[in-house]
Amino acid sequence: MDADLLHARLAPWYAEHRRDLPWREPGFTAWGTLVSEIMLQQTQVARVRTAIVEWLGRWPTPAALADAPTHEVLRAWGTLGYPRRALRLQDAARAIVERHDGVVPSDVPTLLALPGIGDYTARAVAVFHFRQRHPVVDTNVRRVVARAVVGQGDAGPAARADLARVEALLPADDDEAGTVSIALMELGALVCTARTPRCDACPLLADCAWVAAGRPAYEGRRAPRQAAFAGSDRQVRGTVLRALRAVDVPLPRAELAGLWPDAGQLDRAVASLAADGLVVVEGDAVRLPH
DNA sequence: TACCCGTGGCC
DNA sequence: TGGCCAAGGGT
Repeated sequence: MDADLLHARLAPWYAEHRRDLPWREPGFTAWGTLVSEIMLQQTQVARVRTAIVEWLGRWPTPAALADAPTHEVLRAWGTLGYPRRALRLQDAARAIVERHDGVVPSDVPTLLALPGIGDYTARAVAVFHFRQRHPVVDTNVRRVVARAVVGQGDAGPAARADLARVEALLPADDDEAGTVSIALMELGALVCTARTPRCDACPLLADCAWVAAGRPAYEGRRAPRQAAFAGSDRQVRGTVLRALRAVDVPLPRAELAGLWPDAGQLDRAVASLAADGLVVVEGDAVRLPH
């Protein structure tokens, strides 16, 4: 697939079908883009689109979040999931204040050095806000490229080689490259979906290697399946944190004991939460960090 | 590399 | 209905 052909196919489609999302509004700040991308890590757009507005209304700058009490940050994160992201987001805010005078950095290596920001998020900020030319590779992009370009029904496990593969598909122009990236993501989210792709509505239908091959089933290596949630340590951690968010006082362990039948597993969960900095053990009680 | 980390919605 | 999936990152 030629980079210019890809842009020619995707740009008009994206212009017509792009969703109106808060982080796509004119004037959305670099900080807002960074916060939204972290919230979007493994969390659906529908849940982030309301949460991001409330969050930025409360903490509109890195300095504001850096100064916030951590227990309030965790409460505001609420049920978005993976609460370590909230901790790292505040750590990133503090790093931005301390290392960069409160200004969100624009270059990828500096963004990558911030806590909680990896290959995807660093480039998303650099491309979507600062309009630089980098490959932005998320699960949508990997799936669309696997189908349209490689001709496979699905992408295998993520690999660092994906970055170079996608980079080769970007037009030379910074702005056009950014459009290709956001359009690939939008196409993967709306049309080239994981379960039931709507190929009849796809702007790449005529050029798609997977369709040309007759849409063969994927036989390659798959990403490892996620462990069952029911009964897992993750469920216990979530249960404990939910209880702590609901009150503004430390909870005695005796009270936590009512939350989970397996006392040993509960203790391990509290210990792992403490190791992550998500809770503080104070004598016989557990609380959110100050 | 494989595994850990929450929560909700989908068919 | 239970497994799959969702704008990943850290270790």
